[in-house]
Amino acid sequence: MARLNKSDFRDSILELVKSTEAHPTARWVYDNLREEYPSVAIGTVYRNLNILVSEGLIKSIQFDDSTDHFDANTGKHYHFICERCGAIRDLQIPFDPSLEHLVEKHTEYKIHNHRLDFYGLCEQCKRT
Amino acid sequence: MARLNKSDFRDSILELVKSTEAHPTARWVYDNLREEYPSVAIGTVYRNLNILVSEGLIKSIQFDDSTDHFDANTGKHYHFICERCGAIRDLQIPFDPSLEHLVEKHTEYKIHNHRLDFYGLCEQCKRT
DNA sequence: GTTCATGCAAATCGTTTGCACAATG
DNA sequence: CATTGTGCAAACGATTTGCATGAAC
Repeated sequence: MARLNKSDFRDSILELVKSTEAHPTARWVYDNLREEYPSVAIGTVYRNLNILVSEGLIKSIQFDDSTDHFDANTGKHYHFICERCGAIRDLQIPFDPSLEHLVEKHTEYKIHNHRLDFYGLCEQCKRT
Repeated sequence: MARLNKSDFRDSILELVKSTEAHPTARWVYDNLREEYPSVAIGTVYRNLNILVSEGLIKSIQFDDSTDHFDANTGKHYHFICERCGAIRDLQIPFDPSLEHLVEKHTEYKIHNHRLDFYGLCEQCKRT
């Protein structure tokens, strides 16, 4: 079996993650990658995803489904999760650092970051 | 071995979770419960924790460590997570429903809830 | 021939579940 | 005797890891 060129392979994974805003899981990447690389092993997908994370090219995010999700949008932003269909969407409302100042005013903590997730129904699901 | 009275056992778990604000894991509950009930199985702890969750007496929360945490504070509140020691603390800053209105103004989503976590260093860890 | 990423399978970790049994009523 | 919660161990799903192999240089 021909060895896969290192950068080709990892680049394909990066392209895949970049191609969607659906915050895919390793399994989704694996399933899609198999169309191009039928012999790929899921362990290899995990390894390369973790390398991309450690290189800062993608981010790993955990939601409430005990499955890692990956996001090529590495900037600070908030998320919406549909409680019915499970869709995870980026939100365009501005990241608000003043929330961190508020916490620092009320506590002794040094705040570096925060995360804000909204739960509800997406356009489709709220109609049914 | 004498059968454990249903409410005694489950109540002990509830008491344990109520006794701390540290957002304990099932394993922590298990380890502490064994002092009083040395023969308890961890599966039983999980079963009872899940029953307490479904009864609305405690909440299950996932953070970034792929382990379920339980919280007897069932009211809406925000969390702080220390990036160094892993401590999870409740925050006293008010829950702000206007954040949900902001999202509804900018999107087509129907928002039911939100979650806000702050990351940084706790009083102890920020000194070292 | 050394390096390095792969496929594969086994291992690991947290959690859930099937089952036989003992206690309750 | 029907019900219910338990201990135990097996099962499970997501992720990681050890190892032999084959490609690249």
